[in-house]
Amino acid sequence: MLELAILGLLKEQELHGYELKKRLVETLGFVSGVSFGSLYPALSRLEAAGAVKAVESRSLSAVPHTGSLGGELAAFRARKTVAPRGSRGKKVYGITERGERLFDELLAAETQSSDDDRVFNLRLAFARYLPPDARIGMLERRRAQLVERLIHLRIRVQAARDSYARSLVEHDQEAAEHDLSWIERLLAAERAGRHPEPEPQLGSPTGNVAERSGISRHGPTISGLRPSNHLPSPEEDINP
Amino acid sequence: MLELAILGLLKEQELHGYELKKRLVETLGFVSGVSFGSLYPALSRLEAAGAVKAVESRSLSAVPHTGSLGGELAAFRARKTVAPRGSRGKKVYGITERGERLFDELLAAETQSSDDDRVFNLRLAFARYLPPDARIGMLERRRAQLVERLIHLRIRVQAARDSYARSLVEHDQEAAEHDLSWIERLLAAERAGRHPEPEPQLGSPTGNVAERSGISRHGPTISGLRPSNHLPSPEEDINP
DNA sequence: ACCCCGATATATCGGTCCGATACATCGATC
DNA sequence: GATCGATGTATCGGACCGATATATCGGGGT
Repeated sequence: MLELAILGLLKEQELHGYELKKRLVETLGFVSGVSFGSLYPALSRLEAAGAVKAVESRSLSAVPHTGSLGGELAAFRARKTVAPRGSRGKKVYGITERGERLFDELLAAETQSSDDDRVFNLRLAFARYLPPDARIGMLERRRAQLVERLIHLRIRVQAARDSYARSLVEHDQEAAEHDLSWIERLLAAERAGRHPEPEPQLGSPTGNVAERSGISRHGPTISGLRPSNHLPSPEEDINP
Repeated sequence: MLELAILGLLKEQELHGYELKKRLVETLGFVSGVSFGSLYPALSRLEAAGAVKAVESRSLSAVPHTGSLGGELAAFRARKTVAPRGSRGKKVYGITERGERLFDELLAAETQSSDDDRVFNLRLAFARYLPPDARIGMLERRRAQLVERLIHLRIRVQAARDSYARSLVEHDQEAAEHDLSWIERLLAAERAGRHPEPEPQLGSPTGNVAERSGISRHGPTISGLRPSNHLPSPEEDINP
């Protein structure tokens, strides 16, 4: 799970551990940050597997996070301590060809894990790397998952003893219904061929888009499995 | 986390492992079930700490001799494997006085953990065991947490690259706003003294209550920290 | 000049939880 | 009467987390 996230970030640009952690929080959904106790071991695993490789680098100058490289020229400055620990200079990691393949593999895998929500969010964040049919498959799997959850919640609501438990289950139901209608909107958009290209859209150089990505409020379809499709309204502009 | 859930369930009735797992899914929120690989070790930990104690039981008929063995009669039947494993009879666990104290301690603790959502849901499910002021404290802590999450999401929406990431962040925002308004409804109810008693309400013997526990839809308040209270509208029926 | 502090940065340790697996009994169904 | 699925207890390796140790850097205060 962490591997997928790391590889996805390194796909776009070379990064060192500390920065990686920040991106995991900022650009991917990882609430409450990822622990170093899982990040560094994950990097070690990936390095051992040949999916990423490290390039010694210097802290100052270099890489103001444009695209591409920036590792080489920094290496000649860093001699300081011999080798093992500490020394100086951050370890900047880059993805390898092997890593790219591993990424595709992990992204396309149909896992049925415990924290499915996290994994789905992560996969969706990288959906641009998937072929359209795989995207639809992923969304349909998620949809089935949510339908199953709603069925489960229907049972749970029966067993709710006090009003706290009742309120909790009801809120979970509403959340699941909201999730479901969102997924169905995404599915409808996907099937209509309305999906973005990997690269930012041509026409606006900055590419900042503030419209609420095409779809608006809903009406939760609670009944079993009725694919509700809504027409998206063309976007309104929000950005000042 | 699991300890709290286990103790909370054992507080109401003695249970064995397998049944405990089912209850964790059915009555508490644990989606995708708890693994035995965490349940049994957790029970062992609790037993070692003296928080629960096991009573050997027989599935059919009754216990011949309460404590101790039961391995004897099984041993002559099942020469097969040597000894230690298997035997017969489920281990039924009950909570001890020490366990009750541990439960109160875990329930009242103000942890700031990774999976806060899970923990909060769990605590809310046991809120009836908390004194009113502790309940309000718990809800306020949760509220602050969600406000912080919304601020974070405000930043994340800026960094959203493609329309998938954008849709994801927007959906997370809506979910967080929905959560927040729910918490605020709970807080308002709590402060108004409108909270349930541990025992089911007198008046209806079966105690089934179909009303949606008093509060309904919302209007998400996005602005920083404005305590919004809304009047509930009576609700629609969903069950066919 | 000095020092201390917070941010940056890498790494490890113990513990919790998960997924897979193994083993064993029981009640049905065929 | 044999197989199959549900019930039931248990362990192992691996992933992740929280706390902690260590070190460097830039800046602010005195």
